[in-house]
Amino acid sequence: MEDTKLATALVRLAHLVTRVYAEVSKEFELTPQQIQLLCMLLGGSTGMTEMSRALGLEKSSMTGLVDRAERRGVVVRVRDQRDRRACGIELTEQGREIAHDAHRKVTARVEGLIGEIDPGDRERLESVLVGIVRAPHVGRDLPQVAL
Amino acid sequence: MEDTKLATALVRLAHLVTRVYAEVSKEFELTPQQIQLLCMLLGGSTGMTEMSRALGLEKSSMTGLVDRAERRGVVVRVRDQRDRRACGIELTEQGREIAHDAHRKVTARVEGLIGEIDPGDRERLESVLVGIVRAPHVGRDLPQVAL
DNA sequence: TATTGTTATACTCTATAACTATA
DNA sequence: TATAGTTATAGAGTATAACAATA
Repeated sequence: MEDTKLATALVRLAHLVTRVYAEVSKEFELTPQQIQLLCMLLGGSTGMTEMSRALGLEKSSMTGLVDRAERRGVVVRVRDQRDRRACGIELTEQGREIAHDAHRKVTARVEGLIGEIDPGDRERLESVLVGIVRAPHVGRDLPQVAL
Repeated sequence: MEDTKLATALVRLAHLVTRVYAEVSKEFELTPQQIQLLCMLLGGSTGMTEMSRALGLEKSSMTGLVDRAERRGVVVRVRDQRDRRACGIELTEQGREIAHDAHRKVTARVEGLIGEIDPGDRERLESVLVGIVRAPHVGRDLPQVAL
């Protein structure tokens, strides 16, 4: 019988973080997916195909997501002049602001969840978690700044 | 400027866990929400109102969720004889099996993500996470066994 | 032919508002 | 009146399959 307490705690944590993420998104009157999109674009503009790969979605799902984000004025499609099939998705000024604010709010609230811990423990945990998230078999498709 | 690296790592880890959850759900040809519903019911049957509170959904959303789960044969509505407005939601035999299997798979894969880490680190991580998840201001509405 | 992106369609999830039936 | 749950409706997210335009 192997130990699963840590795994269970992580799953619950994931549910919590998801709620935090959802709450913050709602404050901006956007969906969690749209906020994730914006945060990812903080890492630089990309095309539809690359974004769908990074987010683990079908291209057709990206089309709808970007459609709605564009309608809300937080991103724009910019036609690529060299490859006229492609387009780059870029943050509008408002989109960039929201992305930064949302990023700050989410991390601040998650920090609030963590609360007071020993500075030494904090450093250890940090390096352990970063190790997990960065493991090659794990982070392959994870966007840099998708929060 | 406060430190947010730990929070960021936790958020990314949460995204990873969410993906694991989604992958496992797909293997059972159910949605993550349906799997969560089943796992929660492992803690005992309840009515629609209590479930919607526990999952943070509107009652009307629960109706649809339970409708679809019932159609798939993993839960059943059982009319309450004492209060004929109410009904209890119960796992079918198949539903219970899936709930157990999914729970096992998710925790196993999350364990896999964690991989080999120093036993001391593991304990520290565990105690920090359990502290977060159990904090009174946090876990209020979290179901016992919602995984 | 291969790739980029869109359209058409269908299903799931979710919320709000109005409703039914029972307490 | 208050509570348990449903129905009606609308919008968002997602996938699959078929398609258009460009490379």
